[in-house]
Amino acid sequence: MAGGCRLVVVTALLSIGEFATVTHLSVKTLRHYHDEGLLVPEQVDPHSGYRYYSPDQIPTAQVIRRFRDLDMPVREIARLLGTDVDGRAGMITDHLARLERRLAATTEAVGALRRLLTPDPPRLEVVHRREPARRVVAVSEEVRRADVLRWYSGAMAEIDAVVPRALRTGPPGGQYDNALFTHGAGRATVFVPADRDVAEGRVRSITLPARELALTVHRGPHDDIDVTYGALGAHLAEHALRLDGPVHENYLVGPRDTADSDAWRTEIGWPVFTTTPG
Amino acid sequence: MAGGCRLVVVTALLSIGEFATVTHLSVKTLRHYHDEGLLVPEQVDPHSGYRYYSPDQIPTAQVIRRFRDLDMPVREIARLLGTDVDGRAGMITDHLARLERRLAATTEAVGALRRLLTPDPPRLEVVHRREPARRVVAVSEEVRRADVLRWYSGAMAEIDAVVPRALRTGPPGGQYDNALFTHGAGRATVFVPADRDVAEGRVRSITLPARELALTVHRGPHDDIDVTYGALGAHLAEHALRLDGPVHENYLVGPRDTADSDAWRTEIGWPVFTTTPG
DNA sequence: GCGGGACTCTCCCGTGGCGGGAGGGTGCAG
DNA sequence: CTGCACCCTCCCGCCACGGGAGAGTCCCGC
Repeated sequence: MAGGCRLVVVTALLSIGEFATVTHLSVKTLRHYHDEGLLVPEQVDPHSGYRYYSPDQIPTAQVIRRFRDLDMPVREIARLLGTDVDGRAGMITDHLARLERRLAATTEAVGALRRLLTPDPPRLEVVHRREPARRVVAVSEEVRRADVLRWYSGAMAEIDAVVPRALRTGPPGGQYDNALFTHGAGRATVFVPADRDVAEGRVRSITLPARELALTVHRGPHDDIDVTYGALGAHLAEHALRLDGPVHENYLVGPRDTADSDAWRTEIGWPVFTTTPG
Repeated sequence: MAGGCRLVVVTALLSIGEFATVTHLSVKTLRHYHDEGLLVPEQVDPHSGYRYYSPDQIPTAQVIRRFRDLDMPVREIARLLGTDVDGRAGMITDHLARLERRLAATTEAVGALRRLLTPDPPRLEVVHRREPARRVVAVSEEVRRADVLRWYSGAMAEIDAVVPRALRTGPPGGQYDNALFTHGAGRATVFVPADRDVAEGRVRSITLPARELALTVHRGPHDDIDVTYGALGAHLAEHALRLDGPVHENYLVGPRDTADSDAWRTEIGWPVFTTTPG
């Protein structure tokens, strides 16, 4: 506290290197944040282009660093800092929710990997069945693969609100365009079978056409469903059957029926070209 | 099970689209994995370039999908699949450990953010002190910023093994090149003060030169240390002091002394140009 | 045998958040 | 004034794909 400094300059500015040193953000990073408008230096020398930061910007830089540590995208942080305090809380909550979802996904992936690497489950049985045309209450939209799970929840909730359980003539189901898998986006349809004419919000009554299906039943959580898909696909390939149209799923036993994911049963039906007359 | 299929072809191959459909990997992804050598189609038509996959490759694709779900890099998966079973377990363990570290880092970041957004801690006190030259036992290397923490553990463990506690003349410390922060890589030195001549492995006795330091003490976990750095930096900027050389840290109370991270004390000293004679 | 539509191919560019490096200007101390 | 550390602006690379253009291929039905 004893004096001894040259001069007390009220608005001493820091060069980019000094600012990098005190904030622990690299020079490259600071220039990037300037380009992105996330952290604009208080002064920029119009002649040399040198950036000069105010000590007052240090706390902002620290907040930015914290959010980047949490993998929040730079543009989102910029929006965050440009929002009033009320909005911020919501954005932070949203981001933490995303992190939680990512964590859950990782945990699931670990479990799925462990199950995959443990001894093989029994071979699946495949049956062929002609599915007749059905009247269903459905939501159908173009979706992206990464969004399917959340989209499903929303759509099914909407259907639930419209069609009471008593009126249903079977378990819920879904149809998924092949393009969803081959191109990462395509049409998805979820439905419950019901003899009812409905048109509310996204919910519509439609008639699913009759199809020839190769069917099997997946047992257990949906994280492993691709294994059954693969086994079914291998079966079809070995029998030289060709796929024809979107895959069908019927949720015979699902999360709404029991919390025990090992008890879940999902019927997977793949339309195949009819190769035998009648 | 009743017949009716056209023909049973023993080695029916799948086009890339069919393979994408049954494995839930996109066509783009499959082509990428082919380019990277991760999943090479069983046959490639030399004329048309069409890729054809065997049903036997479906399980491999599923394993790959699982590892990608866990964010394992493509090249690492390729190495994994090219390694014998013994090596695999180790690689998987390593990767899971990485995931765990990432999770821990996220948890810490959430805590650090929360602390940063809660009411301000009391202003820090900065004192100036002339640090005399010191004889220390040290490890000094060029490191990258992201590796500093792990490098520190290893280096300090090596020092611990060489210098018994009884011989030490003070708490452990470290020096970190400014380039570590400005450029993400630079020289780091960790040491314990001790009057001893040592040269074992990476451990060497060296003499730290005398320096004029602006000092403050950081209280609490190291995740928040950048806040104190920022405050110290702001202090220096406001007093128009210029930085001179690598920053010093002295671990007065650290994780080896108590598990209560709130009790930790880290002295941070920044060399400044001597501005007063004597 | 000939459409035509669905499928597939190979580029090439874009993403996000920087790091590396080239080539050249600036600021400051001795 | 000279040297050197610092700073500038490009531009490219990373990683795991997605998007899209432009061209070739497959196969079914007629």
